[in-house]
Amino acid sequence: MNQRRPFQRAGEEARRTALIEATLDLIAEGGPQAATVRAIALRAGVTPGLIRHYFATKEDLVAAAHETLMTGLTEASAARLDDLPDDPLARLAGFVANAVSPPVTDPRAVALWAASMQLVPRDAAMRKVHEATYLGFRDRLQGMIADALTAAGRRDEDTRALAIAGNALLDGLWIEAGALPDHFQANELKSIAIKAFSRLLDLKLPEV
Amino acid sequence: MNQRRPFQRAGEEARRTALIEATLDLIAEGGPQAATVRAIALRAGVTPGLIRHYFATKEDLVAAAHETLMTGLTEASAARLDDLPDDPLARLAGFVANAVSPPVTDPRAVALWAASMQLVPRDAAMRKVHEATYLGFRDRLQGMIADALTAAGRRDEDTRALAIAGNALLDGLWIEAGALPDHFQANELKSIAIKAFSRLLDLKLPEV
DNA sequence: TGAGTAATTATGCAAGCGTATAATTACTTA
DNA sequence: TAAGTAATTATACGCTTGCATAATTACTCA
Repeated sequence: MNQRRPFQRAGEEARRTALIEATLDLIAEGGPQAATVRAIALRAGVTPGLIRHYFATKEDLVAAAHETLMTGLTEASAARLDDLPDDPLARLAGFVANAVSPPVTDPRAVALWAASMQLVPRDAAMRKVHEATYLGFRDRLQGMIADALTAAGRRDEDTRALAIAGNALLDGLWIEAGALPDHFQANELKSIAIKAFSRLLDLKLPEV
Repeated sequence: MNQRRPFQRAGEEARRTALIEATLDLIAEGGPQAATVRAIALRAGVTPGLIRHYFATKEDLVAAAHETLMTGLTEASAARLDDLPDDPLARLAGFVANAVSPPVTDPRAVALWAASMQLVPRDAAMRKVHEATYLGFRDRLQGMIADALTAAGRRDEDTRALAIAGNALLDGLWIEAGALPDHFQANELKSIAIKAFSRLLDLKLPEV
């Protein structure tokens, strides 16, 4: 007779986060269809039945995973701000360069983002999260743009329009960097982003 | 005995497009997992077996649907371009404006695009289509940028970098227009895109 | 230290999936 | 109008899926 598999008990929180992490890993690697209960359990080092013990349905687990992902992205983006220099121009340049360089550009992150984007049009909760994340990022960018322009003695610029455009530019570059990583040389996107922002704002941003 | 279901023959092209349209509708409404062979056949008014007759695998059908979607979007951006004057600046402005206006900007299209983006990193057929349509759009944009710069007597510009940046800008605006349609006033994105391109190229593009 | 219990594993099931293949039918054409 | 054929339907198979439930085991604490 086969031995019954030995196990150790783990706290509820540890098991929940392990299951959520396994779910995110699998979605990033193989898309939502790869995140089956059996695959998730295997990755998390448990057996499938345990999922039912912590999440009523698989849908609940996926929803919890999305929430974890989004709050994680927001916090990560906020944390990077503290490392940037104080000079407004250099600060903006650093922010722009970060946004299109590893580890921000990352196929895993892009894949997960695409998975959640797909839900945005038909899921109100996802739309709300997306809205908050998008506006949060854009507002930060707008603040830096305003500071940089002010430092250069420029007034009466439409910083909202510039932030929308700048945010779109970074989004587009970030996506293509993740989707077609082989199409761009190392640092090419960073250089393109800095030059594009320089022209967009009519300011000379320093290369980083 | 149940009657065997009566049917009419339709041309190969009609059936293929019907199946592709059904696939796109289902993915847009319920995500990729909603596009099962049975659901697709039902929506297209045929029985599941017929799919096999026109597409070797379901994967082939999905890839064909993706190609139809993306080339359709590119065509829509280029549409009515021929009506515009030959002036390179006006042509570029029209192209840019179209790319961020209905019907190109469309929540359904964005949802479909997000769904396909998930498949791109790991499905060779999807990646090929994505590369081709991405580069097709970008090359078109690059050609127009080059024409506009040449007409303005400008040389030695890095049109590749400008096209990458311009393409990213349009992509980003297009995505947000589809994901958060209520956040932008009518024509706001169009105006932002034109102004951003004017600065990016250091050319005065006419509002359309 | 031993009984109780919650965590975990193990097993099984019904439904849905993609796909292979056979049977039929609408249409073409000679 | 009859024969041939390509289009279409019908059926079935093997897998995988999410989930329910029973069996077992690690841990707790009186």
